[in-house]
Amino acid sequence: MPRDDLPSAAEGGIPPETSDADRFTNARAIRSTALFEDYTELIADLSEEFGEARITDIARRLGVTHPTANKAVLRLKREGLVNSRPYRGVFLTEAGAAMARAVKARHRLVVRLLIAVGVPAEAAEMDAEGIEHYVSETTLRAFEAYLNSKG
Amino acid sequence: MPRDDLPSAAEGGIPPETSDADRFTNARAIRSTALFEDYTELIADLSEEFGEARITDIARRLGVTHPTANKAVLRLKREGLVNSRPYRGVFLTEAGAAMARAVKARHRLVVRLLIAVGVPAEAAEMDAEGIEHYVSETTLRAFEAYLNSKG
DNA sequence: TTTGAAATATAGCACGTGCTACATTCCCGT
DNA sequence: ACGGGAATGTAGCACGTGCTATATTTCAAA
Repeated sequence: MPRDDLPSAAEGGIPPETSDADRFTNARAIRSTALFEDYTELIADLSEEFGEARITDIARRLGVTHPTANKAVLRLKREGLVNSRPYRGVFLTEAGAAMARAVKARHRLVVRLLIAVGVPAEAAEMDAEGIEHYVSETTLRAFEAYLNSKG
Repeated sequence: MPRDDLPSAAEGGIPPETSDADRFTNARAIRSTALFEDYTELIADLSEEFGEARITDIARRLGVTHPTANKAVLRLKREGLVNSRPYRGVFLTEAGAAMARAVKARHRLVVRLLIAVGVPAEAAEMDAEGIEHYVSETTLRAFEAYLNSKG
């Protein structure tokens, strides 16, 4: 039983479980950007509706308290996704607007795909809110192709 | 899903954007259980392969350090999903095993669905790792029906 | 039986993401 | 012009989830 330098499990396990770790690491990375995506999309919506995004409105739509929304906006600001001045509204930067556009397009596509395979509209909307963040470019293009092929 | 009426935010409207908040609140709740699901599924796999799940193996497969895995296991224990004694392996309780079975079944179904709509197998595996946690029972049944209808 | 390397546990740091409580600022109605 | 309620900001707590560094325990080879 030749022992390679792969220190696998209790006994002489073998496997290249590197890929497993990669998948989980990928999922964790996405989890940390999901919040940014939700905020930029929402700020874009509010800006379109009211001309600006107020902290209170952001908080209410997300179902969190204002301090939570405020802290998140500070982080968005640090990341260069929004501009804001104290006691004023929040506005997307170019980078933020670009993210919002991509997120919105992806969201719509995911909902359409779910409905196309028979998911009820309400469940599709609900589930898409979480699913969308994890849909890669490759998968997105596959969704597009599938939807196009259905006339 | 058509929006009801316009939330007059800056004004004193009492708009029903409750549904938005509900979706986000739902997504946040799921996010907090996703880690438990990943761990129980992995512990089930390792138990099957080696007869027990060791902290080191859990950590390596998830791509985290041992202390991180150890802390997580303590939380799983507190939630009644696993049993463990210091310096010994980790074992699923009945509740944990049930969760693992459900998670595994759901994972397979999501991957099959993605592949069925044309997503390359590799991307399907990668994306499913994140997507699966957000797929509701309703959507799951729709996936099943869709796959069955394809012969 | 002893011992040293690997496995496991623990301490402590950083930061995210939620909260409540309280301070400050804005702005509308009087 | 100004007073008060709503909006916004800030402080501080809790806990999750990652890390590094350091103890402790286990187990198998010497």
